[in-house]
Amino acid sequence: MLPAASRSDFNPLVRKLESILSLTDDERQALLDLPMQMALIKEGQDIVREGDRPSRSFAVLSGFTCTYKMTGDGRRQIVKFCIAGDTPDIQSLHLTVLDFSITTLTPCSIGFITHEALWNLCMRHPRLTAAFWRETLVEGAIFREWVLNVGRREAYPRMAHLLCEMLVRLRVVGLADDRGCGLPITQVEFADALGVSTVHVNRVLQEMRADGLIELKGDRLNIPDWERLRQAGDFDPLYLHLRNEQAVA
Amino acid sequence: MLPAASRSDFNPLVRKLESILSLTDDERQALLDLPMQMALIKEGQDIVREGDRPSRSFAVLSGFTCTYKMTGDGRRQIVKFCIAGDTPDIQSLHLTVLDFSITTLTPCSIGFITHEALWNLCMRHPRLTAAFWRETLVEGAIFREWVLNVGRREAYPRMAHLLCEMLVRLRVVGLADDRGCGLPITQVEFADALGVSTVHVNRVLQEMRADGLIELKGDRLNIPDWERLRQAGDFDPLYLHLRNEQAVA
DNA sequence: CGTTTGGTTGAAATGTGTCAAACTTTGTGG
DNA sequence: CCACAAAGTTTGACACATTTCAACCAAACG
Repeated sequence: MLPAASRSDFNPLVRKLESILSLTDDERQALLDLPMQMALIKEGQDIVREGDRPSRSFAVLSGFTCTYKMTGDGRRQIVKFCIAGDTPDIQSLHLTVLDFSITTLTPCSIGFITHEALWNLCMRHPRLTAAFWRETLVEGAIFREWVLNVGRREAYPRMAHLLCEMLVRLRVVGLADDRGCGLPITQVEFADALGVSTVHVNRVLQEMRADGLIELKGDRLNIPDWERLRQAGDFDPLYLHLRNEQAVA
Repeated sequence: MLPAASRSDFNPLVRKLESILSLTDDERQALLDLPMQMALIKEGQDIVREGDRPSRSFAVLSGFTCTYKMTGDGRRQIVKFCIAGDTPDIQSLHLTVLDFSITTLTPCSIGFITHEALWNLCMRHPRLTAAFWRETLVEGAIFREWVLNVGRREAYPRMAHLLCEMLVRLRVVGLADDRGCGLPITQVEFADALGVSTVHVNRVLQEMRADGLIELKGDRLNIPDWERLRQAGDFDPLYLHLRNEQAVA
């Protein structure tokens, strides 16, 4: 038996890629052979910062991180929540300067991979190149949906939509059960992701609780009635570009 | 002399790619040899629609188009303005179902390219694959900035930011002069892009005119004082990932 | 157990939306 | 070239979602 770290079912990166295409043994092995420098990073630490010119990218192996940007006067906008299997700064392979920062929302286990190793991998395995490209395209699709969500939905459905998205994404990587999921996101962070004030997030969450749409306490989100939440959030998972098998909810 | 349509300096697609990497003669020729089906599309026509499964992508050769999404109750959010050289649905090469629609804002000249031809091109020219990938990554960076813009800036700076972005992007493809640029975007379309109401767009534009930040009449935008507009919009072109030579303003 | 972090509350201020009407410009056909 | 229609812009009054501020409370933590 291989050590747990390299067993493909325990490697979130491999798991993620397998969810979008069937890897050959060769490709799977190439992924597992990627030289990864592991790091445990505590909560509230920036992993990379806007303006950085990284020579390596990283995969989130466990924990929650988020990608964010700041306005000139210091307001924060979270543009993505990153979970196990995500490679949120893989774009630095092509774009030298980062236009965003990434920070940890919980203690995280991170695997750094040099751009050199990634280039080699992509050279030898065009299908993996395609898979990584595809990943970045899905990421782009999510950004588009966020523009829609923030631009055209009021706070209540906006929050509902975000919760739907998080549940589905967590389910895909096996981090949700039939009741709900762990969701270590504070109200301040929800506010920064939805483009509203913390106070308003609080009021909206209370309303949603009162309406029986969610049970949210501490790091745990339960969803008693998926269909009603889905409708409240006007949520259609099309934009996540899941493969059919990855049943929604 | 080659016919105008295949002269590289008149082919917006080639021009765009040359702006991000130096093409070899071989690569340039491969691009010019791409079988493109030309079409003239009048204003206000959808080129593709959410849910479509296209077997070809297209390049905008002239005119303005925009990518948009709709909420369930029929509100529109424009997520991108597409100009000459853009290939706004190239993602359909990897993601079978479209999660957005694209419509024309002006009469447009469009060049359709089959996915098959694009695949062949990418197979033979890995650097072009990389260039297209890079393009989609920059697109993603723009979406992120839009999330920030819509989420964390008020209507006035939000509009200023959008105008800055449009001017810079148009300049890169040679569609701006030192006074400003042509900008065939109506107030309704601004509203749908910024996530505000038409009425409010109107008021904000009047304010900006009164402040001497812009001259906007019909399809023409002049910017008397770039630096002030830049500041008003909290605009930093980093996220556009221009090459240094593409001087900003 | 005190301290910190995150959550909750109320009242007042405000940015933005809505509605409905009028106005202006642009394009088109007679 | 005018007349008309269509498209786009402007206006005012009012409604309302959301912000701000400031305080307080609860839970988590060392």
